[in-house]
Amino acid sequence: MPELPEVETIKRTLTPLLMGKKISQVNTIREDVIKHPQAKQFVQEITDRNIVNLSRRGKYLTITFADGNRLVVHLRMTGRMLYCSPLDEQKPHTHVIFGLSDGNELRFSDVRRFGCLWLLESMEEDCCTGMVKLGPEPFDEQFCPQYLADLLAKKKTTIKQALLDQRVLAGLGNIYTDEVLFRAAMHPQMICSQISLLKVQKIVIAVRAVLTEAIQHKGTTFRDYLDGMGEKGAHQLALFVYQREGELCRVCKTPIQRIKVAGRSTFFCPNCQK
DNA sequence: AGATGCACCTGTATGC
DNA sequence: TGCATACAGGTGCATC
Repeated sequence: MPELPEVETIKRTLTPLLMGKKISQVNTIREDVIKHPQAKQFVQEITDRNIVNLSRRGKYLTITFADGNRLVVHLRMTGRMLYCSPLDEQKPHTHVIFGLSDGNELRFSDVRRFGCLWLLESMEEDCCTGMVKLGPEPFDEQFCPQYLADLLAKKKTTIKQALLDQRVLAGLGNIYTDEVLFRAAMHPQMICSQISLLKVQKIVIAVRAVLTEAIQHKGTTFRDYLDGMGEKGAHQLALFVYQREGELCRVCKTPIQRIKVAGRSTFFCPNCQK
């Protein structure tokens, strides 16, 4: 579920609610979602720490404490980070509850349990989260046509696969990759090394445009995604291709097709995307 | 090094 | 209705 716009929205909704608050206690209902360190030490290191910052890198959410330690969260497909009252019903699949100094709670839940948490101590090198392997952020200057063109020139995979690769670019998942390729008017099975510089420029522009709009709409709620306050996103109403098989292209009225690319469902307009 | 397939989980939709 | 199967927004690992 959560790709860059969703994680960004969670960060934005949680930031005013968590900044300056202290974690007063941690209840690990399911310890196996904690990947590092061991659950007991995880709880010990977080309890009584003050939250000083929230940030996002790709699809990772990081909560930084005053002592420099960082809680890193990846929500994978169905994970949620919800700010709740202790009186709120504890939904099934709630795995970790962080008690806050304001009397409320931050709850990590995840139906499929692919999502996970790490705690990195202030001086500890990040060798376990996978964040170090991420490519540039889409809105960084580093993500420019020349960077992408050089990288794609060496690849023989499809463009869809390349854009899904977090080492190429951080933050795109299956929904936004399809939306980006529609906006760039490119067929998802186009081979990377055959893409012109002009087309690469279109991709860079499309990535930023699609993500900007999706963030403005507070993400896409197709099924499970909710922001930090439990609210759905609205971008599902603005999608051009994703999940629209058989429906008419918003631009040319051709029926949207669905194919498999790199093992993933892929939606595109056969007329607009050549 | 890079590509491919599968594993990790549970819920839901579909078809027989 | 009941059951089997396919599929779902993501990543990491073994294998070639």
